[in-house]
Amino acid sequence: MTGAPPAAWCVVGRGADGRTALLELDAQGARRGEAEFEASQLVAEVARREAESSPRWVWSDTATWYPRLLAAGVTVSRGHDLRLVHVILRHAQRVTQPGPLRAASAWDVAIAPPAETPASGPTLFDLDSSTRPGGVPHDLAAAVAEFSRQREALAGAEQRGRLQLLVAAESAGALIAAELQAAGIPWDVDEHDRILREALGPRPPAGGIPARMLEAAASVRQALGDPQLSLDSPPRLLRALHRAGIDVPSTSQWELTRIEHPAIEPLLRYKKMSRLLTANGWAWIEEWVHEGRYRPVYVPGGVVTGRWASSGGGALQIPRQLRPVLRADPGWRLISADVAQLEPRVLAAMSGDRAMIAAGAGKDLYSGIVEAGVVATRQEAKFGMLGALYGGTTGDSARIVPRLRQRFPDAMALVDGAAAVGERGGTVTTWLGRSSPAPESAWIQAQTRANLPDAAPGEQEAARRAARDRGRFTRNFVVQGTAAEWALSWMAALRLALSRFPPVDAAARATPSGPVFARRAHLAFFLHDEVIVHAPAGQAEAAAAAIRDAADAAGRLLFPGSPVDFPLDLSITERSAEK
DNA sequence: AGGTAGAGCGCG
DNA sequence: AAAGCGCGCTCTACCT
Repeated sequence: MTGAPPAAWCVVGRGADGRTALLELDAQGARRGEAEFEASQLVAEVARREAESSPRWVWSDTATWYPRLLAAGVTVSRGHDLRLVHVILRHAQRVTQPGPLRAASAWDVAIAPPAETPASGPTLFDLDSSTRPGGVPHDLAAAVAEFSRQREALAGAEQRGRLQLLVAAESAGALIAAELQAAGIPWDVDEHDRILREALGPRPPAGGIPARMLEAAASVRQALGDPQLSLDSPPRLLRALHRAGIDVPSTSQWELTRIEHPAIEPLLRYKKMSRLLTANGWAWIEEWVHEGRYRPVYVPGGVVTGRWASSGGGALQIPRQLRPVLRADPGWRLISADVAQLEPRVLAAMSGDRAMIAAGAGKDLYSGIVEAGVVATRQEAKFGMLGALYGGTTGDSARIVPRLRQRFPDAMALVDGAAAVGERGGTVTTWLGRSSPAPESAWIQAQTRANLPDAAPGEQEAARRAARDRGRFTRNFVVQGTAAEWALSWMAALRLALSRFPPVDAAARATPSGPVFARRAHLAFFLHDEVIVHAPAGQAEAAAAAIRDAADAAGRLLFPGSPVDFPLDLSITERSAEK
């Protein structure tokens, strides 16, 4: 073995006869070693190689392979998720020599299937169950072949360095998502129950309606003079409102709040309570919180822009009202951090717009826009910026965006250009290289038909509207997608830093989380531009510093030499605070 | 009975 | 106040 370079890559897959196989490659992709073993030996084989050389683990699908390792207490430092990378490379415009990669194949899975819970289902690599419905191939041979195609596609890509960063960040995200699920969010069920009782009244018998909701519903029915009315049916509710002389186009909150009528206050109260009960009530607790942890399923790459989605329990929609329910274990702390105005800052960095960079230098970008004399109030700056990023055409946006265009010409040219490309059916690409999907054939046909001489006015108008809709999507895609890349890079750097924190001794372990994450500071929550780290109290300050350092590192990694900074709002608490 | 579309509302 | 982007979830209405 002397002199031989260590394995740089280790591809894992299913072998023959239900066994598991792996193939070690060196940095040039040359084969260095192979092994095949019983599936039950996977954990030991991975742990040994990870300790020896920390290769980059290449596998079909992180959500299929990694939870089993985590459940056994094994983490890996680096990965390459063939499924996620395939999606990126197959659509990337910067991949100019795709070879066979762009042809339809078993790897072309449009939507990430939901992950299995490690605890559920049969044992380790029961072969049938390890193939997730609609999933990708898990055989070693298929993985090796796909990995080879991906390496070739990457080697010939434009802006290859950036695309490689994206591939690494996406794969790190897949590891993080599995680790977040394994760790779970420390969840104070008693506090949750207290908040529910305070808002709704005592818990009713199974399936019953809480007292405060019954009371509000009765007030609404009385005020509308309709004793049988069901408040849960928007069509019926709307008809009842109309009968009572309340002229609203829908039953949505913001329409109702403008109305003066005795039915409105209890109705809004009812809607609020109904939402809390059905989305995050006692049934939710029983389904999703076990042993003091909420373990959501994160879906990396679940959004076309590269943002994560979630599946099960609505992890990314936990109402602010329930934030106090996130509570650190005894002797531990929650370190919460979110980026101030991530998307505008990303836009400033991408475009190199000097005026916008200057406005954001320091702390609050929106205040900076006010101080630069562009608008009068912070609120105007915020709505104007959202209009610029989303393509707002009405109200304050229509008034303010032209001023932003004048003062921040480079930034606005970037998003306006992305919108123009989208409107004519083109593809846009994020900073690191994720490309937007091509328009659907129905969209293209509608545009084509609208251009024919005999097109009906209605067809033309519909086509123009569809074009503008797509323009708003591509306008936002470049910014939202690049912000997602920044956030992945942030988390990847943070994860690496936290993995070097010293484990705490057995007595100080957080309980009752799993065997790996009970021992040291770990990521506990992620929401687009926000992370929460769960750490022993004595390491909380160090964790906070790691979060800040990781944000700086992400900025330097994506935008080397750019003066744009990414300031954080950060707090160290025992209980997460409602904002 | 079972699948889907839309309304409505939570998050960024 | 939303608006203009991206989601997931629950409920009802409506379809096959």
